[in-house]
Amino acid sequence: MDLNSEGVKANGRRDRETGTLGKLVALLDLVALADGPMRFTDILSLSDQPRGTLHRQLSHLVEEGLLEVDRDGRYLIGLRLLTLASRSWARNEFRAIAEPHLQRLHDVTCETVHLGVLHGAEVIYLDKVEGRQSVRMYSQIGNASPTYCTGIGKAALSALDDTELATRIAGLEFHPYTGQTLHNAGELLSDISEIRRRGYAFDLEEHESGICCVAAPIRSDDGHMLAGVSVTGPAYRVTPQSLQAWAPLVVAAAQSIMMDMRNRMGPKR
Amino acid sequence: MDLNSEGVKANGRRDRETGTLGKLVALLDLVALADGPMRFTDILSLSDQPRGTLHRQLSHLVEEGLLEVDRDGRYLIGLRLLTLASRSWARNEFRAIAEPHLQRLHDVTCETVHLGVLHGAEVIYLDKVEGRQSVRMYSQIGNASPTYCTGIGKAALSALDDTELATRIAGLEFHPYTGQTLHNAGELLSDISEIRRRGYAFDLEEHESGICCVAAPIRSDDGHMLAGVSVTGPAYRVTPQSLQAWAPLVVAAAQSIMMDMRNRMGPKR
DNA sequence: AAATATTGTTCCACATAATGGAACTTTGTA
DNA sequence: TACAAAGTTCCATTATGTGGAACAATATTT
Repeated sequence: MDLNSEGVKANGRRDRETGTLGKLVALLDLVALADGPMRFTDILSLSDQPRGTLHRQLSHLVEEGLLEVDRDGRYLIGLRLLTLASRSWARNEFRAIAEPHLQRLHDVTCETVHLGVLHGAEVIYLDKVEGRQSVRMYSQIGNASPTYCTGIGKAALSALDDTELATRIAGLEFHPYTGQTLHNAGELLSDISEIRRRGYAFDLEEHESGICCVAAPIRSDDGHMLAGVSVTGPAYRVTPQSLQAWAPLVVAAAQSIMMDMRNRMGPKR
Repeated sequence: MDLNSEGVKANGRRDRETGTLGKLVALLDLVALADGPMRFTDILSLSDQPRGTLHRQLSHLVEEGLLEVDRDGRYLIGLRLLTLASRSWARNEFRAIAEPHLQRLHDVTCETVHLGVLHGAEVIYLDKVEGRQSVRMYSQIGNASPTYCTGIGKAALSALDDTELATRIAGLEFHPYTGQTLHNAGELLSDISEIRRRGYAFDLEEHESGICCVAAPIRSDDGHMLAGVSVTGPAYRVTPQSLQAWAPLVVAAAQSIMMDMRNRMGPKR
């Protein structure tokens, strides 16, 4: 999970030096990011491939199950990916180690608990434990969100040293998801210095209005992996005071996870 | 989701006519199916590629985020797949339509409810609604299981006509997961004829000992998609009698889902 | 209904990217 | 330290992907 080796530009966009594979994955991304099934021509206008080429590429992706074609001939992301991903998830050691801690945190707070890892300039949600009281929140597992507007993202960033922090947030574009979203690197940096001071981060409707959370950072001993835990709830139920009250619990959970990692992943190497 | 076009052999293994992509996906599969992170040499011995070639293929997969390298230099499935898969899942129309029905079925039975689709000779679990009482069952979403030993699988098969049924189960290998697993095509066919008669399927510890379920088939109007719903629970708590009692509810849920599909997906085409 | 435009599919000479053997570097082990 | 095993790089050869154009199948318009 060590990103930012070379080949990753400041804006997070990668150089595609991977020949055929790069082009095909770009297509997968294109279809995955679309709002719905795409027709051949839609894809044609967005990818800048010639018709013949695109046609063959799509056929290959379909043949491998990475894309599917619906009855109207439109393309959508295939279920094969779900199967591959489920194994990735099930075998993820970090997730497995964290799970009981998340569960415990949920038992105490009775609100949704998330686990996410820092991946370039994004947070990828690895797990969640959710209560029955809530209307099932749109599932977050696997979802990638910007660092600057999520509790886990900001918490994870706060655990970086200044130089790495600078490279990570260089070239970030600050999209205003809500009225509370931070606007620029300056605001982010000052929030982060406060997060460092107190040891935990808040997200007060900065990503999704009506949703707030408190999060704490997790870092592996070697510093290669950065992650975070959070407790999230709807603003009408969760006040800044209750977030404040949960903060020590979240920090404690993060620390227990780090301890467990040291014990179970440390010995190797 | 219409499989068994040409290119799929009886044993379920595909011809790889997809050149470079095929080889790379085969590698992904290889790593995904392994029990844990694999070293270069492990992969080398399983794939029959020359060292240089394999090395570049792996590098490309890593660069695209489909694989990752841990701190010991071992390869494992990358998180990028999780992100792609989460979109696939979130945008899946069938899943979205079924969701409220699964929720309702869970509210009545208080046991775990699953939704799965038939994909070749396997069932892929698309969704689940699970109670808080159970120790969190190993997450099934995205998991692919054989048809012949799962309630949903057998239910879905029962909705096929005889000729298609025959081609689907031709060449199946019957692995005895538990003492109750069906042993051969004959046993499967006779179970299926009973399922057709009564309209729902049982899985009495045939896949995992201690776990049983009752399932009903779902088929799209055009017959292109086959799926199923099930209610699952641990054998110590769920008796054959309770499964029997739930059967009408499961069948009703399956029918409501089909009605909803007709209303919401039908009009097109 | 015929004409036209749009969309989707196939083909093949050509260019590009993958191949695989060998040389080389690094890491682990006796 | 010496040796073996694992991992990485290089480059001439060859397989594979490319993209333009011609073709086929649908929509859309007149």
